[in-house]
Formats: sequence, structure tokens, C-alpha cells
Amino acid sequence: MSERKVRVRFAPSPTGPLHIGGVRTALYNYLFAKQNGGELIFRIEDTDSNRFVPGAEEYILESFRWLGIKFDEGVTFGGDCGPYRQSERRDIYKKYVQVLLDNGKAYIAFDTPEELEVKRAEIDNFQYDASTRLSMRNSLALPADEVKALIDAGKQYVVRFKVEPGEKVVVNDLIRGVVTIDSSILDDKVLYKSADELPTYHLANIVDDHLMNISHVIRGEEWLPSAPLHVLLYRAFGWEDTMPQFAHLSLLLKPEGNGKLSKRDGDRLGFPVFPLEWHDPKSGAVSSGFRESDYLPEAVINFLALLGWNPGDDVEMMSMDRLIEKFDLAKCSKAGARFDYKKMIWFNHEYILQKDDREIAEIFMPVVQSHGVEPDMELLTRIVSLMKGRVNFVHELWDACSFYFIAPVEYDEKTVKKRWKDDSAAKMAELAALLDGLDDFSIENQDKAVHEWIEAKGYGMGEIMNAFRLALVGEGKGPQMFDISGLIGKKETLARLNRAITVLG
RNA sequence: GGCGCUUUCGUCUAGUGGCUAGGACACAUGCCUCUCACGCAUGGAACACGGGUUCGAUUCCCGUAGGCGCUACCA
Repeated sequence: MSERKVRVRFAPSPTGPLHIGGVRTALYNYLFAKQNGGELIFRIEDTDSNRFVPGAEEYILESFRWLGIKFDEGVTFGGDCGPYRQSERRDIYKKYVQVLLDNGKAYIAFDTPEELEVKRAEIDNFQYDASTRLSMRNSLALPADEVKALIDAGKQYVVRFKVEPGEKVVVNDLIRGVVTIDSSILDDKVLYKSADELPTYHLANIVDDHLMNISHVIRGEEWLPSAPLHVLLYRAFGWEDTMPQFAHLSLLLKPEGNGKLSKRDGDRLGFPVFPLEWHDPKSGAVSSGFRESDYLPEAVINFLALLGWNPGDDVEMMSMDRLIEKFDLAKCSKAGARFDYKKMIWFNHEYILQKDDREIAEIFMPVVQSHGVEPDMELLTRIVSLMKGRVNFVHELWDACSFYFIAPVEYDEKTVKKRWKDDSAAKMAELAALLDGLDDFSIENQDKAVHEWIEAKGYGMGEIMNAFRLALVGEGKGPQMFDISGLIGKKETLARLNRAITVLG
């Protein structure tokens, strides 16, 4: 391979929300580009006007913004190889289709989709190829004047690639090694449709990758069967010397059962398969997204990076910079990877742990506010530092720590039974009096005073603290007691204590 | 059906001819402890099968079986 500048692309079709598998493909492209000081191009492959979904392009762009995958060039990013939307490149494709027609690598076919359907119904495994093309209605079988007449009459046609049979086509894949297929099994693919004056994927893809100086094509495994066709296309254009290197990534599979990961799996098992929430413009259906489900983008990236690739050491927590440094196409696994959403939850937990308390508090603040509470950021940050280790998602923090803001109205029955004894009220009254007498209500001072009191009286640590906890929290959970009383303050602590004494008796 | 890709613990994977087959998630147990968690420690758990090649195969080759993908005027 020559020392060509690394240029890769992510080229989705705007047909709906970006699937998580597509996100991983984009991520690998990004990592590869950045590692090699190259560029990542964002191209929109909208050659099928029937499948266009409004809003999809914006959705995809917003997804990558959230995830921190940055493009260097392409739709909305500019660059010298534009336009980057295939629907805006009609003239370019038209020109190259003509090149193929002129050098006999392609031909015009008039068979309608309906006619082909009939043919397929009649003949088992019918394929439009060297063995059948002469019996079809095309410029190879028909006299030249008739072809011209049909075109002049405005008859719709397609341009098909003329695949020469009996040739071993070799694809050198960066992940899978040498893949060889016999050109005889390939069909004469439609490259261009006169009806909408647009090419199909195969032609547009090759022309664009060539014109945009793409050096490596990193894409999903579903493209592997058509890679030989693409090689043939590069050859037909005489671009074989600058043909990009291919790397076909394994697919993402269902967490359980058979098949590839689908939206249904997410719904069934309770995890998203899209980066952002998606509102389908036609059906109005809403699909959940990782962002709205409270996943941190770092966790999604880290998890996805390790699904089908790993650096070969035991380090799993990796920042984007680290991933860029360590990524290696040759270490990508060849077999499909099941989507282990439990591990992703673990990653989310780890990233909550790793992030600054303040940063988590800022994410948490709107959740708190939605419950009608307006804490100051300092207090919330302290609470977060005490509580964040116990949750997998930021929003779970509310259930874990709402007692800091809202006094218990009820007391958990089981906990009362277990922790509130006949003499608890009396002891809590003593504790209340003791705390009331403290001028210094700091956590350290409370801790000292209460311990001395417990020791002097010969009380059990557990009986005091558990009853105290029940009074302040309403149930048997939470951090160290003085981390609660100290933060809610003396007045609130005494109020909760007194209420428990009254209510529980 | 045809063609291609693929196959190590339940899951993600390390491994590249000789290892007690390593790590992580999940699971179980224990420790910590004023509760619940976190955390920490420990444990169970895998080379799909059959032939070769070799002194020796998880590792190389060939089959079989399973899995996945493609087989459109969709990408």
C-alpha cells in the first residue's frame, strides 16, 4: 500500500434513525482516521428517493455530535469534494455511466420490474447475467436501431453492469484476509435508473469513493458479498490502482436467540438500540435512545468500541483518545458480537464513578428540579459524591437520595418492625436532646459526641443508628448517618427525629 | 436452494504448535459495616464435532454441524 493520505467515510442512507450498529461502524471509521492523521467524511446516500425519511439526516448528525464523533468533511461540514449528498450529484453519475456504456462495460436494459418479477416466478433462481442477458430486452440482444428508437420514444430503462463470467475475483480484506469469489455467481447489477436519473448504491458508491479519494472502506459485513462487484467496477473504470482497501466489520447480534440486533430486542429487554430518541414522522411511534435513557456518551462509545474489537490487553476503560491510540483493524473480531446490554450498564456505572462529582451533579440537577426541589449546586455536589457509587444511571440518584430533600411521610413497615423497638422512642428523645445541645453540628463533631454518648450509656451502636436512620430516611438505606444529618442540618434533623418519636411511639 | 463469512466460559473476548487456556460482564459465596449500596476477595464456568499434518494441536489443513450475511430498478 502506498503512503496515501487516509480518508474514510461514513455514508448512511437517511431512511430513519441511526442503528447502533451503524454507530459502531462510524466509530471505527473515526478511530481509524484519527489514529492515522486522516479525515472522516460524512456522505448522504439518498439514491433511493422512495425511502427518504425527513429528519433522518439531522438526527444522524445530532447523534454524532452527542457521541463526540467529529467529521472533517461532508454534508454540513464542507470540503473540496462536494456536493456530499448523492441526490445532488446526478450529473456526475450520468457522466460516469456513459463512460461504462462507451467502453462496453455496461449496457442498457428495458425489462421492467414487473417483467423481471414474472421471470423470477417462472424460472427458479433466475438471475440477470451472462447466461440470460441475451434472452432479455437490452442493448446487447436488441438491434441498435431498435434500442435507439425505444430511448427516443421515452421508454424507461436501466443501465446494467456487464459482468464477465468465469473469473476469480479477489478481495483483500483487512479483517478477513483474501476472499475469492467466482464472477459467474454475480448478476448484472443495475447501476442506473433513467426513471429518476439516479444511480443505485453500487455505482454511486464507487464513483464517490474514487472522486473523494477514499483510501479505506470500513463497513458492515453485509457488504462483503458485493465487494467483488465493487472491485470489478473499479477495474471497469480503470481505477484499480487507487482502489480503497476494504475492511468488513462483523455484525451486532441479539443479546439472546438468533439473528441480528433489532429494535424489538431493545423494547423487549429494556434497552435502546438508537443513539437518540426517534419520533417516526409517519407512524408517530417513538423509539427510545441512549441519550434520553440516561447513558453517558463516553460509556456508549467505550462499550461499542469493545464490541468486536479489543486492544489485546486487560484494559477496558478507555477514553476516546485512548481508543484512537489503541485501535487496530487487524484486531477486529470476525464473528458477530451479541449486544451485551448488561455490560453497557456496567460501563455507565463506571463512568459515573469516574466523572467529577460536580459534573454528575450538573446532569442530575434537572432531575432534582423536576421533583420541585431547588438545591444549591454545592450541596448537590456533596450529595452526589456520597451517592453516585450506588447507581448505574444518573436519574437513579433521585430514588437513592430524595430523603435529603424530602422528609419521610411514611415509615417502611418492615424496617419499623426490625429497627424500632419499644425503647427506641425514649432513646431517640435522648439523641435529639444531645444533638440539640451541640453548637458545632459538623459531621465530625456529631460523630464524636454521639459515639461518646453511646459508649457512656452502654447502648448498642446498631440500635441507635438504625432507629436514627429510620427517623431521618423513613427506611433502612442510605449513607453513613452523620452524612445525612450533617447535610440536612440541625433543625431538619431534630424535626424528623421528633416526628418519628410521635408517630412511631 | 446458491454463494460468502464465521465458530474459546451464559455474554464480550485474550491466545497465534507445548499455558493449571487469561481478563471483563453476569452469577454465587465471603469480607467490610450503623442500614442499603459501593468496594474488595474467592469460586463455578469454554477451546462445536470428525478426520488429517505433527513428537505434540485451542492454534495449521480438510470435512460435518451450527450461527450470520447476501442473493432487488434498498442501502
